[in-house]
Amino acid sequence: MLDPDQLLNGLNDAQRQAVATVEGPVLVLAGPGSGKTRVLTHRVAYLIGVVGVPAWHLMSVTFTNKAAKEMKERLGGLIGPAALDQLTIGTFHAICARLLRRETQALPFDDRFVIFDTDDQLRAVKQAMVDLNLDEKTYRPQSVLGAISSAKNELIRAEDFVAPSYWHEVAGRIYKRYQTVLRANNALDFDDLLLETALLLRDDESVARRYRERYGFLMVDEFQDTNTAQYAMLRSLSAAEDKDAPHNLCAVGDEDQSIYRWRGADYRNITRLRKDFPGIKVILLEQNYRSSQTILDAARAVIDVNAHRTKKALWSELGDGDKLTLFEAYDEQEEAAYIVREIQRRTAGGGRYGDCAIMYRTNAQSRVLEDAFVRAHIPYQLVGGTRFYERREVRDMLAYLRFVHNPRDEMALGRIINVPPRAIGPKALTTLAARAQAAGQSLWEALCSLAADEIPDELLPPAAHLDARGRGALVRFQQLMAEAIANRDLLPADQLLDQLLDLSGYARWLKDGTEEGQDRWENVQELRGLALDYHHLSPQEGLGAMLESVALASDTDAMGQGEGDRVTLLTLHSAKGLEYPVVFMPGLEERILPHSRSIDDPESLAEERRLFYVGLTRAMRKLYLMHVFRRTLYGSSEMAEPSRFLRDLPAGSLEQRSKSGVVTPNNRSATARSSATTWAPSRPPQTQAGASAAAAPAAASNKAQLKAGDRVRHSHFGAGVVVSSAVKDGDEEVTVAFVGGAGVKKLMQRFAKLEKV
DNA sequence: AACTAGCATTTTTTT
DNA sequence: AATGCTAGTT
Repeated sequence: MLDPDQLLNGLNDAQRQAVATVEGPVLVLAGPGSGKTRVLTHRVAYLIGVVGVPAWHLMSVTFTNKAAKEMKERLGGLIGPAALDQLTIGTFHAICARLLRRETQALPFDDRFVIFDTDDQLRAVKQAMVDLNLDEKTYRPQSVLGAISSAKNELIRAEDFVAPSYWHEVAGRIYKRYQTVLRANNALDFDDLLLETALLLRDDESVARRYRERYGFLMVDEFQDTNTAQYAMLRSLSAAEDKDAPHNLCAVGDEDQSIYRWRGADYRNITRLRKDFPGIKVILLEQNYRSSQTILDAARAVIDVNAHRTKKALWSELGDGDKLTLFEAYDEQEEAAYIVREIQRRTAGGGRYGDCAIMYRTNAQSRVLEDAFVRAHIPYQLVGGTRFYERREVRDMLAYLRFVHNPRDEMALGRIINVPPRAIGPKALTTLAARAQAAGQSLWEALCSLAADEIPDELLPPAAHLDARGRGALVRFQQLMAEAIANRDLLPADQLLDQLLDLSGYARWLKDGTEEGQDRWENVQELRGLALDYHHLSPQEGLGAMLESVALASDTDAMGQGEGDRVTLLTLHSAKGLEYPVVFMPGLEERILPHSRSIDDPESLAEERRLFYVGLTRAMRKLYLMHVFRRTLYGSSEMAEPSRFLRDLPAGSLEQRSKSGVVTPNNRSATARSSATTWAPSRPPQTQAGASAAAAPAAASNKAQLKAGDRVRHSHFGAGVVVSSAVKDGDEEVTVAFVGGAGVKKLMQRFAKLEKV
């Protein structure tokens, strides 16, 4: 038993209430940095240690493995390992997968089902479209998959799919066929895990009752990110309809941080929850333990523009702190250079690299930054980007393992049958499919009977006839896989992988002497290292366990915080839940944040605003907001307009910088001062009138002011020599070779502020 | 069947 | 700019 006072000590009133209100439903609206993880862990500890609820009655659901892991770690210290073992903590998908494997007797798949990732899903859609004889141009598999996925998230099965348009009618047909493909492969996709669980709990009262009785206490983190299926599942588990049931559901969330609408999340589930549980106790966590008041005020001003939400008044005891710095750079290189300079300045003054994070909208933005960091010898860590499990070689080897584990997995088969190239092309594949069809076999069975020479060609339709070459290639493949399958219960996963790498010729194929081949080989070895974690299990269980955990894992959690003192580069999406003393947000421009794809839909725009809000509230002490005058996007350089969100920042919280120093209200132009909003570009006054900067004065003298050989100075790059200059559309474009590390740069004289020396 | 050149596309990310 | 896919060539 724990001492309640000790447990609740150090929590504020609202937090304490959230922890100790254990009867009836609770909704905790937790602003950023308000200690929600703390509340969740302490609540679990309170239930177990103070109220005396057996640990196996508790379920705590998260969205990411990382969050689940963090919760386990923090709980370990509070309740001890024994209780921790009995708790159900995990992601929605992991919990659903486990539940479904236990309940397969009433379901159209067996407990060895595999989980299809996005790549497999796409293959399955394509397969379905081939079956239905549909053209991939008119119906893009990606879009069809999107439609299927949204339907599943809305709990709509293929047979219930209602088509509002002809396109959807076709999509509905593909959906049905797609499910057939999935079932034939004994596979579920990510969305199925949720849908099947939600529908099972909704429609099978006896199963639902069993789980309701077991899980008397539910806790959900990031509730604003739930979709309809997840919501339905929680609703069933907490018996919303049953007035006499205790429904001890505790949902923690923040509608202002809902940034996953595009994958089915619906923050209105928060409103729905309040309606479904009329007596729900709503607790607001408004005290922020992370950021300075200045940062919170700025964030609040930005988010308060969004309508239909519970306004929260975030406050902090950490004082006002520094103002936000708004910086306009000429282009993304200069933007990066500014970040480099600021980081160098801060570290020279005793700051740590690890205190700084750069948060951007799109992964593509990281490139320039990485470049600049490498040149400046600043250590950094990139989160996300091309992920480990998405690498071709890793997927290929996983497909080999998956196929060995479950020879019915034809998506895996499709992936590996001709990788490395072994003369099995589309022709041989269709013939094989025809043979399977004719004999009523799976592809693998057809391969086996081909190898055993069981069915003479004469008994099969002509489309299933094989020539000697095709037959030879297919039989060789069958033999190699048969050998691996024979060993699957004898060898642990890592040795099985070694064997496959060797037998399949994949190892030899990779090691082609190129640097890329070496890279890929190392990734395969890393995968092999992962397999070592399953040595304590029998080969059979080990392989299954490894494949499941890989299917449900991502590597953001594996990457961890990274070693050493480094700057972190990450997208705004992956920044959720994290905090850094110093945060840089580059690229605050129209078409980037808000993203061009979101600009004409108010709902998407509101979500972009929330994304900006998430970024702002990651910062503890210092925020740098930056935008450029000209940005290269998709290969072409265009004028960039500052993000509309910048206009909503309160005047008093900002400090503007130009390359030459701080811009105070006094030396700012009159137009900027008199405007209702506080944004004012730091470029020269004559261009402030509008984006039509090409009409600006420098064009007046239609000849270049600098010529080759002139010595110049640039505020960032230092001294240099003009290589060439020309007037283009009224802008003087100067190519300068800088002395030192900066190299040769093309600059617009007027904005780069080159000084002649 | 394997290789290659030209063409279109371009968010965010977890599971 | 870079990537991935299709269609055409070897």
